[in-house]
Amino acid sequence: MRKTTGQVDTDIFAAIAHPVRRQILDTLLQGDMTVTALSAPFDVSRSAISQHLGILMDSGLVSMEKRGREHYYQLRPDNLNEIARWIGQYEHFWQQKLDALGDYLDEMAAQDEQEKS
Amino acid sequence: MRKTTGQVDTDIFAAIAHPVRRQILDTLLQGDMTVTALSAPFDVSRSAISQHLGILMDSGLVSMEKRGREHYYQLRPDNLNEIARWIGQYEHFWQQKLDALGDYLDEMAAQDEQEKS
DNA sequence: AGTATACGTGAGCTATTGCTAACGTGTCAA
DNA sequence: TTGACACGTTAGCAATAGCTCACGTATACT
Repeated sequence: MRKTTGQVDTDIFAAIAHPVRRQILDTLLQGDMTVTALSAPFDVSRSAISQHLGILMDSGLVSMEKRGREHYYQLRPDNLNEIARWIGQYEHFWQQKLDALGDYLDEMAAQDEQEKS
Repeated sequence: MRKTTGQVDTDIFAAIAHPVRRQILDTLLQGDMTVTALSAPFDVSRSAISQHLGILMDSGLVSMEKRGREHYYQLRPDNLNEIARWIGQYEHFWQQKLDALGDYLDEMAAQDEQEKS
């Protein structure tokens, strides 16, 4: 069942796990696009792309707007913040490691200095 | 087959797609840990955790060091930069949207000002 | 009206994923 | 040495993912 509320009901990490879905998102960076236009670069059927778009809709990463008989898909990247925040933890961790390395190197330099005297 | 070189041979996006694997990484933020210690909070078998750790190894997100009969797994988060860079595109896109909105609002304000005179 | 286009959806199939259970190997302890 | 422990690996199974094909529906064109 597809969502009727504004709520996201599929895991956003799983949504970006598939390379085709990531490439769809990358393409949408250039602007809104229809399904057939999006399907063109891929060697899978338009139906498959449509299903991928359904998953991206469920995860809230894209939205759709009907314009005549064409469905224009639009990037809605604010939900990627969840991933950015998750990764942020690790950048913090990485920074701590660098700081520790820096302290270590400083300490070694201080020891070298002391040995010289 | 598992890697023998330092090369990453599995998709890092797929590696972090599974909630259990993300929780393993989150746990490793607190420091190196053995397999049984990592398995404790989960309701799946130690074997399953071991297989998840294998995938995380393949993606280069963790490394392992044998200490006696215990295998200590260690966080190796530098590969997450690939994802951070990918997301960075969208933050840029989002910023552009905000700038455009700002310009639009400025324009509307200018029109208001003109109408008053 | 009839036809073509743009699209979603469902059935059905295959490949992959995630898991448990059972085993084998190396390490510590008595 | 014998047993317990920590772990990896494999087979085998169920569940899911991803795909194509066929269909139905809504819009546009003539």
